[in-house]
Amino acid sequence: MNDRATTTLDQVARQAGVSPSTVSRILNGTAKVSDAKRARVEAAIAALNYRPNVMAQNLARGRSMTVGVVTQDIASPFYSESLKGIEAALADTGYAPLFVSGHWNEADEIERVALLVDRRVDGLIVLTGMLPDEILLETAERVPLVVTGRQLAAPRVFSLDIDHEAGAHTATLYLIGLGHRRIAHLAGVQGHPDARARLAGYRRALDDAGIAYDETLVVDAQFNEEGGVAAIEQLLERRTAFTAVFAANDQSATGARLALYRRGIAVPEQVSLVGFDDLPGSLYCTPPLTTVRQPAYQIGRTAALALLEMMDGKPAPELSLSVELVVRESACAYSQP
Amino acid sequence: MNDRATTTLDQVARQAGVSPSTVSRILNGTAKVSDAKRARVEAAIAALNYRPNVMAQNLARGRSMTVGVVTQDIASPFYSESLKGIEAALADTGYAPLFVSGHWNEADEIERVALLVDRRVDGLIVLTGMLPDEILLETAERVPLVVTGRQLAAPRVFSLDIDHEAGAHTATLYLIGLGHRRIAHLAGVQGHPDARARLAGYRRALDDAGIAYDETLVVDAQFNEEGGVAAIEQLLERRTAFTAVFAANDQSATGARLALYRRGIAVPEQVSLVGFDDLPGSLYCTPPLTTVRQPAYQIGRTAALALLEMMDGKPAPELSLSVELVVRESACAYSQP
DNA sequence: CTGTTAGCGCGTTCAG
DNA sequence: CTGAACGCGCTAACAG
Repeated sequence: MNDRATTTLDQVARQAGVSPSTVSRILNGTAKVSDAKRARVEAAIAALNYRPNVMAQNLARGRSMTVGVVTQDIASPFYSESLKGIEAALADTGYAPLFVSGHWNEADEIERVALLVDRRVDGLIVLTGMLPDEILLETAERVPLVVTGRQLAAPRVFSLDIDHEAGAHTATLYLIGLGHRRIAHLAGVQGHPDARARLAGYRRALDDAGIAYDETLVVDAQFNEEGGVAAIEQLLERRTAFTAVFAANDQSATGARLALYRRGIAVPEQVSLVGFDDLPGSLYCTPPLTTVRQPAYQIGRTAALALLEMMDGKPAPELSLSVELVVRESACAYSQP
Repeated sequence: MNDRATTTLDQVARQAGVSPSTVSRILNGTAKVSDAKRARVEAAIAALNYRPNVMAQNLARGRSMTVGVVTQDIASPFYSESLKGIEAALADTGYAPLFVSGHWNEADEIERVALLVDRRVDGLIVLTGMLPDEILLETAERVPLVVTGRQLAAPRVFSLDIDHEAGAHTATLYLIGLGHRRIAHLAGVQGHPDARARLAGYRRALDDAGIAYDETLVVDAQFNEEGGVAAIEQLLERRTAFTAVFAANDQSATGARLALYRRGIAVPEQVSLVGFDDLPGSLYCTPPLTTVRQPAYQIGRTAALALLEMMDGKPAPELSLSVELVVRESACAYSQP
């Protein structure tokens, strides 16, 4: 069946003339072993090129040494950064991440979570997504859980969210400070919690500045480049004047930038543009995009670190990450035409 | 220790009043079972909300139902697409991918591969990377292997490469056809096989057109945005005239585009730009980037499909993927200044 | 310090 | 068609 030579712990024990438990002990440092036997065992291990079977260890220990991570799209420029942070935090801990994608689809996510639970992951990280809180709470009964992008208060849960409203408020206020009064907003997907929060921040900034909210300046947009293109086209068709655009995320900002380019509208000379997220690529847009930085890598790293604590039986730690405006070149002072 | 209720197969058997093997049988469809017992077992499964312990199944079956995937950077826009293809091909096959990053570092990769082998992955996919062929061949003795970005002829190995030389040749010829004669080349990383092949394609195109190779037009560049910026600056310092740039990958092309923007050099009016890869974002550059499309998603998908075949005991399939030039807006006909 | 004895939870003969 | 017995490879008491 399996033609690949695979040495077992028993074989090592036999070769070294000791019992299997002794081998196990020196492998895990579980107990003191005489130097003589230790040497013999180590020699045997080397000679046989023995490597423990992790699956068997897992079964015996009742732990899989894996943590499940449900992201929405493994190729998303934003979430990938978080995955990277998770990967880094888990490196050399013995835990391996199991990444699965939920595709912003509740049914998919439920299935993936089940898959991970069946594989007996020792912990779970859910990056945003569409799962209802109840399912998450239910899942937390079976395994330590970390969720991002939402607040969830429960015993074995650590939730990690940033203040999208404040970020949007800052961005909009920045544009206002630059002299803009007609600020369009690409509002993301209807009903998405992040979108809702960012819109709220936008509105509050307008309020603060005594600028009336004009709904013809606000348009929904998918959270991707295509959505940005479509949104700008829609805005242009409406023939509402605007001198700045605040996009609910960098990908739609990038799409917006292209749509403006296509119409021969210069950024930032004619229209200022601000995004949200600060994707790695946003620094290399032309012009480099001014945006609200969301620490995606840190989010992932922090999530993983918190999960490690929880898997260790410790309580979920406290902390908060903040967003900040990164001023680059896609927005400038409004100048009378 | 473990406070989470976990039902076992034995409990289901007891509850249904049958033997564990019967439960196992109906779980795996291994043999015919009387409808009466089947119904009882299914009821018990539902009542107890039983889910098989995958770790235990794996140990018993001798298969982990996982495939290892070593990528270089989990957040790389190029490789992420391949991961996505792998994920899609593996969906609903029962196999779960285990993604690890090698960071373009031989030592890291060796360690990661060992980690995957220890976890008893049933198959392995290595996306490019720095591993010497010997190590790969050695690994292939233990597990079915698929490698991309290189040619490796061996029994249990499937290698999948695209013709970088041809792609670069096509791109360069395209620029020549547009009337360009002074075509700079951002040559990627010294010694990288892809970089070498792409440079060769560039040179062959020049030869074909009877244009002398001018080494002052060629400059090394990291395969990222920063590398593109640096390369353009270096080129500009050399004060060699050029009317077009062929970058060895899209990320460096994007960096180049920004560097040109900074110097007030218009793309494509003053300098034409062509990249390589066709990253998802390249469609949304301003201007949209003309580039050589490398089917990253397909590569991943094909790799996974081939691996599935091999894990099934079938021989490695044959096939080849091709590159194609995607003409967009970053390059145009050369016009006398 | 060390060997022996039991499992971990399930798949798979092997007899019935 | 079904159950009993054994084994996957390793860890974890339990005696010595």
